[in-house]
Amino acid sequence: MARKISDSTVRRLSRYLRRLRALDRRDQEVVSSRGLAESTGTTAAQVRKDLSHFGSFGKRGQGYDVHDLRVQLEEILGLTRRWSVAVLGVGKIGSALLGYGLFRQRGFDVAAAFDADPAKIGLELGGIRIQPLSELEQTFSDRGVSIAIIATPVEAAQEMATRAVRAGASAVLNFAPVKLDVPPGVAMREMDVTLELEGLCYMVTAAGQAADRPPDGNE
Amino acid sequence: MARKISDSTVRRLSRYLRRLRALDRRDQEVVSSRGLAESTGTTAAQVRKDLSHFGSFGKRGQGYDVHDLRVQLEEILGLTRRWSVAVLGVGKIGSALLGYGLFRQRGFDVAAAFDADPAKIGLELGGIRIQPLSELEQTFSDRGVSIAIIATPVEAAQEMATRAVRAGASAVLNFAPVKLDVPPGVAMREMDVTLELEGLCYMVTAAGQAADRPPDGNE
DNA sequence: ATGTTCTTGTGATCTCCTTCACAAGCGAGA
DNA sequence: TCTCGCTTGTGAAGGAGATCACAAGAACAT
Repeated sequence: MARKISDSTVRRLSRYLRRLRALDRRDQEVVSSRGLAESTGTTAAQVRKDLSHFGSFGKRGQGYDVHDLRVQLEEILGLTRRWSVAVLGVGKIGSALLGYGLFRQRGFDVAAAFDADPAKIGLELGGIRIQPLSELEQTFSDRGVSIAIIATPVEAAQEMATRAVRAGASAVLNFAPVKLDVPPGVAMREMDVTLELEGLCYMVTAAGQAADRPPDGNE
Repeated sequence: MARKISDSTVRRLSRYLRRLRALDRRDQEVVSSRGLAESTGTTAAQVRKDLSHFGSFGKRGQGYDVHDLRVQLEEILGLTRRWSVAVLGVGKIGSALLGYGLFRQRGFDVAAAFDADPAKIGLELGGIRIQPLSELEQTFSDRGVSIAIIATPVEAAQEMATRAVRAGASAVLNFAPVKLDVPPGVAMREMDVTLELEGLCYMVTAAGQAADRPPDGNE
């Protein structure tokens, strides 16, 4: 059906879904492309174009059935199955993730957590027992882990990612501030707070400099 | 100098900087556009094009002076000053951020933390005393907070953002899974783990479905 | 000096995403 | 049944960012 869907489209689909879930919970029955657009920060045409890649889900003159579209999007994004997630590295970020209850609710099962520090092994966080790295391969295969979350220090990140993939993970979410290499076919996303903060700094700084220019700014 | 720099360019600049800092620490003196590209996941031409928006920093035939380019990028991104950051909402994510030592090192001072829960007021995390929301305005102005990190539940996020901006914040980093409205001129970025995970799910699912098709897949 | 080799900086091109604009379609009301 | 108002789905146009390709320049060896 869909040839090649761009990353930006996928990101927006996720936002639509997030919004639809909220609307569904509130029992709103119908939403227009404009309504969805406004509450997700895009345009009505964009919403319709995004959805059109996958089929036609609305009623002309009416809009979209909230619950129906929600289910469709969950289907499209591959969220009708549950996903087993493992957290690699239980430092500040790792612990926060283990305690984050919203995952389970959204179809993600935190199936395991690993750390290199012997002092942490055996501790329980958010109902998950921290395991030694030596058990990684076995656990990944036993519990069908398909998503690895890298939350180790920079130095260990690449090795952990490689090992996770070899152990069966088909997706990696990287919190370590390095570029990780994964084999083709393995999905990969990065999250880095510092990167986002720096982006904000640029925007603030650039905006300020623009304002400094003479108001009759030539060109 | 620079007219309008795209978000993707700014993101890449940040990645280049991240890499340059690592190289600088290792006392590598020179790096080529290709070297930078490979370690940040882009192409040599892209690196040169990105930098060319701001000036010409390299030596033909040689490459870029690592330390020099690092300083230039820090200048461009607005990182030569220190930035005061406040964390709004000290739950799982908020606490992790407070404990995250790398901020200070990178020019970000976590100047304050706020929470609505009376039980948390007065506690200290990572050397920061948690304050009641009533002190928000005064503290923002006293400490010159310019970046607000929203780490509250969804329901409180918009109100906190609005209040932070009114109190003087010129940038908002939002961890709550909602779209936030801020006045024009205020910088805004969003981080949502669930969104990234869903993106990964789509990629894995879509890749799988592509593989399911007959290998002689027509068109 | 001169030639060789390497890498930058950048106009031109290309590709992909977004925006536009409108026909098609649905429901309600007369 | 026909008309009117509204919103979708989509081909076409437009724009922005990525890629290409090459001249310009820097060092080094001869």
